[in-house]
Amino acid sequence: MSIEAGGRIGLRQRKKAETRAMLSWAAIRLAVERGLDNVRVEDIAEAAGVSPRTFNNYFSSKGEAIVARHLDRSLRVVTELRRRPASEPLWESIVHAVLVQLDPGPELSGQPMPEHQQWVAGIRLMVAEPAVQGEFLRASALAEAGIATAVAERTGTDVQRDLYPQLVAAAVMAATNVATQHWLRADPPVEMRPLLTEALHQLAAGLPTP
Amino acid sequence: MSIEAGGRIGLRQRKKAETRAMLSWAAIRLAVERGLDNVRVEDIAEAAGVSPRTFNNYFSSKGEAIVARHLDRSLRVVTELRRRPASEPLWESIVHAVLVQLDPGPELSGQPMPEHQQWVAGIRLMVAEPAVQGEFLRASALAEAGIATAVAERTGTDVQRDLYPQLVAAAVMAATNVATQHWLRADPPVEMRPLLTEALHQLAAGLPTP
DNA sequence: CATAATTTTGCGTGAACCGCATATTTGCGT
DNA sequence: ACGCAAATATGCGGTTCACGCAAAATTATG
Repeated sequence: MSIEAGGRIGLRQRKKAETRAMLSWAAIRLAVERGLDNVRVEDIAEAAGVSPRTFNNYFSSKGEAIVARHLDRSLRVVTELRRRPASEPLWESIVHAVLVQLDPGPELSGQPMPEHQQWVAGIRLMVAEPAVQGEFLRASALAEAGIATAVAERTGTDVQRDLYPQLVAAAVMAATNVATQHWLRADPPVEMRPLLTEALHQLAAGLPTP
Repeated sequence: MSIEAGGRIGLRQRKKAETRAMLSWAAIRLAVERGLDNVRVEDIAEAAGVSPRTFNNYFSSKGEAIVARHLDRSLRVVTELRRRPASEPLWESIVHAVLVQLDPGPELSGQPMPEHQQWVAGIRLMVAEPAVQGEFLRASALAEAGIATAVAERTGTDVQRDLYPQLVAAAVMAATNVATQHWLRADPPVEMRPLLTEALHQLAAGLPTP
């Protein structure tokens, strides 16, 4: 076991992230297929090949499991924002960071269509089912806090004292959520990217009366 | 029973609203006093003088009960917004509607200090305890939807098709939440009103880099 | 290879949530 | 004022959760 395979650190960490993803994905898939109430924790655990007790070691509720994937994606915005050069105008960095998140993550490059459809159905579930909605919004709030910190570092403001960084973060999440809602509702379907850019620009422009 | 006391319609509706308020208030008070996990549904029901089963007729979870008061207050913003004259500039109406919500509601004009303190502690609880956070954010989302509809009616836009009304609504809630967070955190304490006005103005102005 | 650290698992407990049937209360017409 | 219909409150029972705890299994380290 001395010769390392791939990961710089721990096979442990990797396995943990894997089962976490497995569980979240299983939760989404099953909930989409048969409806949230017809899925027991036991089912999710079984589908992920793990004991029911272990499920609760990773997530403290079904909702948390379902939202986990969304949370991970939302948090990528923060790391992406930190990656942008400090010389770049702030709002430009934000737009970039948010749009990158639209690209399919490294987890989902294989089967394009069927999995993508289920992911969309999953999002729809998250905003529809009351039991999941709360967790969904909590995930957004967590990402928002991260964005606020990043913005504060970047602009030399103070998250504790100044309104500015949190307002920016809140505005970003607001734009994201509004765009998502419209995208889910649109019939015929529309592209997410222009919707999101439009929403961000409108907020940055200060919402002039149309 | 022919001589009516006060309410135009139904004593039934009144009693219902009363027990609802009783339950919510009891839930907040108990949770603040002994911590959320040390409060059973049974305790809340008893404190409100109803059966445990009845609690679940009103709320489907402890969190929902705790947040109910906050929800009612948030929804008042919508009705207040509708009350403003259509001739008034939109953003001005919004600022008014939001600020009115800061005045103590009709439910809380008696004991000023001790109850107010507990209300503050209640809000702090709502944003701190994970189990309540979700419900808290859901309440905000519900109010946000109401605001969006009102804004759409007012500006002749379409909630389904246009981004504008939802963006405005989301911005309003964003400002409210950010202001609330800072207000809760501020030491020494600060006035809520100027904080909120400032947040709303910054968002309306389009978040220029400071 | 042995030992320590971390993770998984099984079991038991208390509580939550809800469907259903029943009792109680309220509104309304006469 | 009285009785009937509708709405609401209650009691009971069943299912599922969520989690603490201790033992087994897995992984890292020297």
